[in-house]
Amino acid sequence: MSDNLYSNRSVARLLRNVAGAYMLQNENQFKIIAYQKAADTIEHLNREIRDIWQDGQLGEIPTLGKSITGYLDELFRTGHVRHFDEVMGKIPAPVFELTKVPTIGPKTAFKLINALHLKTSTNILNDVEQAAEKGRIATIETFGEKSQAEILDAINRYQKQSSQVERMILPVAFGLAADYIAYLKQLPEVRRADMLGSLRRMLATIGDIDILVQADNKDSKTIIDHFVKYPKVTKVDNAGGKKASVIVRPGVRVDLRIQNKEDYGSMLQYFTGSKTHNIELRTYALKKGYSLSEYGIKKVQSSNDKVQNNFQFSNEKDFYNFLGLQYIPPEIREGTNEIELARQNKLPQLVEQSEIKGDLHTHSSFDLKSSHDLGANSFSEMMGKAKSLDYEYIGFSEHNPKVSDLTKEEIAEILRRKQAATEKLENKGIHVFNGLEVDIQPNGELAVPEAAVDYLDYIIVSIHSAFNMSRKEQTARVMRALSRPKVKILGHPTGRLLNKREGYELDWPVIFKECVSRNIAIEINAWPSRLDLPDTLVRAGLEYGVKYIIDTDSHEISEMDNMFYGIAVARRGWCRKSDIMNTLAYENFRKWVINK
DNA sequence: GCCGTTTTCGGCCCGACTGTTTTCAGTCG
Repeated sequence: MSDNLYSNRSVARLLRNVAGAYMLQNENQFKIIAYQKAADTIEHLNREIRDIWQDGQLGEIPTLGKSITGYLDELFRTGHVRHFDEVMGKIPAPVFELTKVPTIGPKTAFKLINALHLKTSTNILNDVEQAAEKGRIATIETFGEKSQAEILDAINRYQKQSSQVERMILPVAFGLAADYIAYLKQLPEVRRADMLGSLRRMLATIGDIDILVQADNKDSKTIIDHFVKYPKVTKVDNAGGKKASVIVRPGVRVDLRIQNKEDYGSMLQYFTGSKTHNIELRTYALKKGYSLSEYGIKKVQSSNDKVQNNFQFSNEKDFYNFLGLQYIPPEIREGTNEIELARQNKLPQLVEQSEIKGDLHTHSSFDLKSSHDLGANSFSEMMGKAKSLDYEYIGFSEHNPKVSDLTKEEIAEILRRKQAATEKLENKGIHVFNGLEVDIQPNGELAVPEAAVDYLDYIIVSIHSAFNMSRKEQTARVMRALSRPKVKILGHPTGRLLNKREGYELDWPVIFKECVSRNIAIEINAWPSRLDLPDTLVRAGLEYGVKYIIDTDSHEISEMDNMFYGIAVARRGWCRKSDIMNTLAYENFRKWVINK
């Protein structure tokens, strides 16, 4: 997460501060909303806003009109926006610091700062915290004991959180939510339960967990009572008649909503989001004369906002169809162009896990004296697992032998032995490919001598060192590696580690074109903390005709189940079956791997 | 301040929950 002045997050924050300042000056509320919308858009962009500005494409972003575009131009050119400085200058600066705390908005912050005389505070969180501890907040008009306690709690949570700042990686959040849902389903009153929000859309990282339960209205209280008694709950934040919110170990917020069968589809659609998708969907619906909410669709009567005829939807498919749209899978509800394509009946049929026929990036325990870690299981154990997954083939791709410790002849000999060992494995109910994951050295050479390449069916090339080279150097490095014989897969292409390391930079159009012309597949690596190539780049590559292969990078047989998360990335990247090499049946797949 | 397949003017998504209220404001999603 870059926190520099021009990051999407920082720019979004700046616009939100302007909106807050306007709010306190009683500006036109729609002007305020316009700034908030612009902030939302920028926060959810797939590219850096500054890059878009550099390419002269700011004007193409919806919700950024003439004014805001002009201000951002000034920001990127000079580092300041005089108009923003003026607007925000009328408000005490600590207000903007305090509104970083969730549940404290501009008005609450402003009231607190005025009443406590903290307009010039340089450590506002501390000062407000102390005031709360002394009971001074409860005495302020419109505040009370409860809001005082809530403010104190919110500040504490924020401070704890901002020292961690991490979002959960998808598999962690998914597992946590699945466990919670299993617990909820112990109650017979729970007819059905679904994950919502970014989790249902399968984003690589997740903030909060949202769950929707289907039940009769009369059972809501029973379910909420059960929900808040989940053993991992450390705090109940609120529990109303239809929704509740708790914190579970280790500090994750889980929100529950309950809906009856008749409106379940509407609610599911609404809270799956994304927010951008929903805003665009509502705009689209309004043009057709309909108003959307989590309780269904209403016909808007003429222009005076009189509504009637509430249409209810028990499932999402009917909801979308009612609006004249194809059903839109959750993974692509990101407000790009899915609504327009759904209207034209042109959405792609996204790849599904059942269509996967093999896994080509797996690490067995065969000892190659390798540079990195070995796998934990034997060839036959991994073949057994592959068969249980209904695969037709599996590829073993251990790390290359350690170059610094071995002679070229020794390396060739090790690979010759591995080839001999894997050849014996054919006709055991599953086809085997004999591969290797080879380091791309900083100069672009492969860490395996040419004489040894003959013993391999295919090579995955990956970067495991020197992550900080410039984009130009890194691109040249990868291009060189792609030109080598038997290279069929570019492994975990950005090298990112979620929450730990940003990926290195490559000139993607150049890499995409090269892979297409060389018939090399780009990997979608399903390793939980990689999920690499990222979904937005996956979609970008499709424009160039890139073919992908979804691999698990497993070092242990249970990890082969992570294919599920690789599929999620591919679907978020709009991949069809035909875009994914390892959906090919064995004969065709073999032709692609072996015949370079 | 943004936006346009009824519009370049006149609209702009909608509802739940909480706390401090005696009918509502603030925040969130």
